[in-house]
Amino acid sequence: MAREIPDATVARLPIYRRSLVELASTGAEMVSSAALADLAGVNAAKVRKDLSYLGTYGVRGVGYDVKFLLRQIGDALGLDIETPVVIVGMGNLGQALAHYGGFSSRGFPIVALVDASDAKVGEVVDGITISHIDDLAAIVDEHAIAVGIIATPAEAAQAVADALVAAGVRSILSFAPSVLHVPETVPLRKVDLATELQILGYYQQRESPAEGGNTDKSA
Amino acid sequence: MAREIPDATVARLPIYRRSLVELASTGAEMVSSAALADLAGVNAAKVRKDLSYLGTYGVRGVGYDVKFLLRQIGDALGLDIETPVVIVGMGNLGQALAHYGGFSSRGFPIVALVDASDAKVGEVVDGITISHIDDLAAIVDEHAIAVGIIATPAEAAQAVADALVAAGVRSILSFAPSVLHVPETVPLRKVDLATELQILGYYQQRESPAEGGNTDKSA
DNA sequence: CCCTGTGAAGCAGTTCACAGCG
DNA sequence: CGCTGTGAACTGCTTCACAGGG
Repeated sequence: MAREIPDATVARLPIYRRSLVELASTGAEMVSSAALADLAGVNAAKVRKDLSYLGTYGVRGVGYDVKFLLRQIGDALGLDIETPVVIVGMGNLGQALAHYGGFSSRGFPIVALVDASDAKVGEVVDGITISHIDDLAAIVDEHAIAVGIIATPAEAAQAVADALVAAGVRSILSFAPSVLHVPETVPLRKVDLATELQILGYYQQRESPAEGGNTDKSA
Repeated sequence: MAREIPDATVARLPIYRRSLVELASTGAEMVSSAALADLAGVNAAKVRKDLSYLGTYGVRGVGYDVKFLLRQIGDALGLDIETPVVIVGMGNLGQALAHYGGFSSRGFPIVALVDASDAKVGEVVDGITISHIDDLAAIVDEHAIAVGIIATPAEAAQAVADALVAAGVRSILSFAPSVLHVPETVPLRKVDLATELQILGYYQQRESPAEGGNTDKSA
């Protein structure tokens, strides 16, 4: 199944995908690397190099078939099948994430919500009843959940990560401002909101000449 | 004022800072690169190299003074002064961000909330009354707002970014799933939640042998 | 003649390994 | 003797530039 794709390229595939979805909705059938680069906010050479890791799908002198390319990227990202998600931590952020439609619409339906507080268990958010964290293993099993989102305070995050791994979740997205240790086999990504602002602070302060670092690479 | 710090290092400074705050609260006075590396989840050589960009602050044979280092990192990130923030877009995500305490506590108080919908204007969230986006320039001016957070749908994001720049905001953090164009002088960082999940999808699907890419670099 | 695909050059970031100072 | 600071090697990503196919 295809070859090894560099991390930096993988991180850009979702952006190409988004651009292609947009293009497809305008009725475009073919797209050149230059046009796609423009939409995705990168340069054309990068687009060609990135796409070349997927395979030789372009047509010289013409460009890429939009629909075909969409399918190829979707396959590479494993979007051909739905990936059920559980959110752990139903504070402000967890609730917002539960309401956020962007996940389900992109193949990551939220099928369970979990919290450690008895006060929250039983409450219904966006049509889903909040369960207790102690039942995590059963819930993950029942819904065949593959991804866990951690939206707890920093102190609880490691224990939650351990519980998610033990329950059989295959990858984790954490919003907790802390370093997490998970087995090598479990892909982990972190988003720390306060950190993002602090990074901006650096560039702002020195009347920055360019984009603030590398969100490009990770989103 | 100090020399040029590489992007990758800047992105890690907030993590070192977090680790140092933790250490300080335990009463530790000195810390070695190895110990700090452990807390921050990186290796010791990286810590030393990173800190060397700030200056020669370590003591050979001993380590780094925790409090002093904290101050140096804070200075580099411009955290010596408070940086007022406005959130644009009061949907689920915007509301959650408004409630999230992690910003204010780290020097980025949220001083204004803005939305385009008349239905939302006037509503009070977390003690702040939502204003209309048309008043953005006046609000930014009045509160000396330096950072704008975009939490609108993708379609509105570019217009909002333009308005923020025009209003005099100095840097932008966007949660909208779209490519934004801003002047080179305005640092911009992007966080796209759905993109993060899609990246995980790739690694998960191939029984990944390591962390899913580079959130490390950006958070 | 246009646009892809890709070797090769260039650059940035990481890691190594050790000299040097306390 | 321990731990920092840093040249130097290395690795991986980006950009260039052009050969080659439609």
